[in-house]
Amino acid sequence: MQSENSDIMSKAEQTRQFIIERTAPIFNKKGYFATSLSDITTATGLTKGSIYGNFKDKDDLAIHVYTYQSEKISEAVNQQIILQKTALKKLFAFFDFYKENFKNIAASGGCPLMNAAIEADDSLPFLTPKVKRSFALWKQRLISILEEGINNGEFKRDISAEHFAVTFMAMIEGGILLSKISGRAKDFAILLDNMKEMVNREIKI
Amino acid sequence: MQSENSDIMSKAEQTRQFIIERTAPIFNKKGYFATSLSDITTATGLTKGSIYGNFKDKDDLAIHVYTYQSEKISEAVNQQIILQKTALKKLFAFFDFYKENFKNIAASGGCPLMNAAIEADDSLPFLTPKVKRSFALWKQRLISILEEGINNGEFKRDISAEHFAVTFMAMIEGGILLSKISGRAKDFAILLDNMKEMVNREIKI
DNA sequence: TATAAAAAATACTTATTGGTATATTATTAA
DNA sequence: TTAATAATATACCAATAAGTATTTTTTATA
Repeated sequence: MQSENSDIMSKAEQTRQFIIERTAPIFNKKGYFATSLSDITTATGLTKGSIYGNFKDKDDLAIHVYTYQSEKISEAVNQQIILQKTALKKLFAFFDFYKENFKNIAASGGCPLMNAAIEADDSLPFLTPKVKRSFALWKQRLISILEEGINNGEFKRDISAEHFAVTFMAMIEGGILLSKISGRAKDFAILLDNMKEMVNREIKI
Repeated sequence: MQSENSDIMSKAEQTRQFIIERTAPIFNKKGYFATSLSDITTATGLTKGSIYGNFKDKDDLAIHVYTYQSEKISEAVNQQIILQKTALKKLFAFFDFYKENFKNIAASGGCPLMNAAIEADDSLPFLTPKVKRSFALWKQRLISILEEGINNGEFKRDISAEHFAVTFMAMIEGGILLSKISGRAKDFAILLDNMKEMVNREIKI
């Protein structure tokens, strides 16, 4: 993230970053399609000329906004996981990240990966590969943790790292979806509890 | 569903139903916002005058399309469940419905409930209550089956019907999401297998 | 600090949007 | 079969969309 190193950023880079950060929540809440250029100028206080001076077109901005959002989450999760020594603790740090950040995520329009996946899939082809990659990276990260746990004897040998990874991802995304639409944080908590139980069942005692 | 009883439908009712059925896949694929009136006239072969003669405005059509889609799924699932005698078989019929219809759902733009939930939540307030209700009804239906199973001794007494219902729903929706973006039907199959395992674990032998 | 270069603002264009008033055609019931 | 009615088509509107050419302002550097 370059936003904190404003010293070494040129004015242009600062403005680019500023536009991305200001429009990210709008894109995430309204969707890429429903977000208009005038939404963008209003949110930034800049004019169309300035926006188009910094980004080729709306699609170009949308790609940068998506990248910014997905990297932001990914880095925040990693930061929590990296602190932990065992695979089990890493997995729980992953769950806890969502537990602590759920309200925030819901308030800023939900999971950007899910939102983009839904919208990109059929009508934003330029975004689809990016979104696909985000999910693939997420899955790989989970698989690595699970395999680490299997190899060093924390988890039972017969579990499938891939199956667990896919299942956890689905439970997280599905949980966010349900919880957002019901307005009950408890729904997401139910999913987190369930995931923890699943992990506990696979631990070697 | 009235579309089969074209005899007892007036011309107007037939046209209304025709418009709804033709535009449903477009709304589901592109989203309500990205679907334009010209998409609608192209898909139906009708003119704007005819569309607006049958629906107050685009929102009104969107509501009817959503209702049509959610009822269609709901009725199709119910039809499978109702054939089964035991709670366990009902639950498996529910899973099997998604197993058999997954390709179809993915091809026609994904789960309409999920799509509408994402888009409605922040920018289509007129749809939100409808979507909320769909999920609430779905949850209640699952809870009823689970409670039936608990009460007649099929399932262990200590399980929470609500927790299972919410978890299954999240797994279904999350599974559809992941599977659609990865392009791998297997991802959804992983979720279904996992759900069946969860149920099997709660059976009284 | 003056000047070249870069960034931002202004003013504009064209296309498309949702929607409507009116004319035309098709349907229905007497 | 015809007259009243309902459904559809035509032709239009104002608003807004994304995007651009040009001018003005700001930034960086020599």
